[in-house]
Amino acid sequence: MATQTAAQRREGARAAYDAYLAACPARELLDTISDKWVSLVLNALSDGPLRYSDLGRIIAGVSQKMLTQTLRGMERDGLVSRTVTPSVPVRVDYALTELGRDLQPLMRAIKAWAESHIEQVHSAREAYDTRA
Amino acid sequence: MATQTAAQRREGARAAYDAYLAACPARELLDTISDKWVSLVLNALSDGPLRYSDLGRIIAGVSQKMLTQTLRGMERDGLVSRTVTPSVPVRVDYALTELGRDLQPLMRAIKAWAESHIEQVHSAREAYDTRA
DNA sequence: CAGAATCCCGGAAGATACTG
DNA sequence: CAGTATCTTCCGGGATTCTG
Repeated sequence: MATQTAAQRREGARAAYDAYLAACPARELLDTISDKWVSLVLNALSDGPLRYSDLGRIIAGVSQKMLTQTLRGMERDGLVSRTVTPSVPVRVDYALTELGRDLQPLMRAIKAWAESHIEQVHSAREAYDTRA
Repeated sequence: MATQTAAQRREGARAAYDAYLAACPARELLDTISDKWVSLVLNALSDGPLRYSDLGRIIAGVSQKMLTQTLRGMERDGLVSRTVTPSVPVRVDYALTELGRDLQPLMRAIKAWAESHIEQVHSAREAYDTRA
């Protein structure tokens, strides 16, 4: 009998690949910026700092949980800064860091590509869906 | 009593926002290229056409289901072409379309940004994790 | 060889309620 | 005001099995 089943071999390959991918910078970046809330926060803060509640209002559909979770993650990655003003009631401001601002040209490039090619994608989809 | 609860209002806002986002080209693009398997297929095909089984071997950890599903989606979006050669057994080749090749410079830009800034992200994380 | 169909599980995200 | 804590639901993705 085989020392390994096909499933076992694939499992091992998958584990190795996952490890490889986790260490891939491009993957890390894509995982970050493709997050719906991350990109929205990035955009909301592009005009200047905002308070927690302002962000919640501007990004209309977000739940408190996701907003907090998103901001924590972005703070951890060094994309935003969090400033607490210990007044009563408390006031917390969020702002883009230099790294966060560095990211903006790339986001604009992505947006530009999307806008200039979206028509091709849409017509390709239509062709695909109507054929057959 | 209020005509709407807070939850109902948020629900409406979320629905409207989702609709808005679904129509956002940048979001569509990000949702596409941030897919793990999409980016791997894009990369695998950059050197030329490959057969289904070759893709499965090169992208070591992928399951048949995900490979097929990914390729179908990319074909629908006009990123790859699918060519069936009705021999026995069947042979199917996948290749990048012009649109798919157009995407490569952007992918390289993302990769470049990631590689030149990943250190900052990692040290930011370390600082965040080690501080209290 | 290149898929299609089916079952199933873990984890992500929302709703709700509570707090310093 | 700015969160935290908990519960629950939903579905993306893997394993498995079958076929033209």
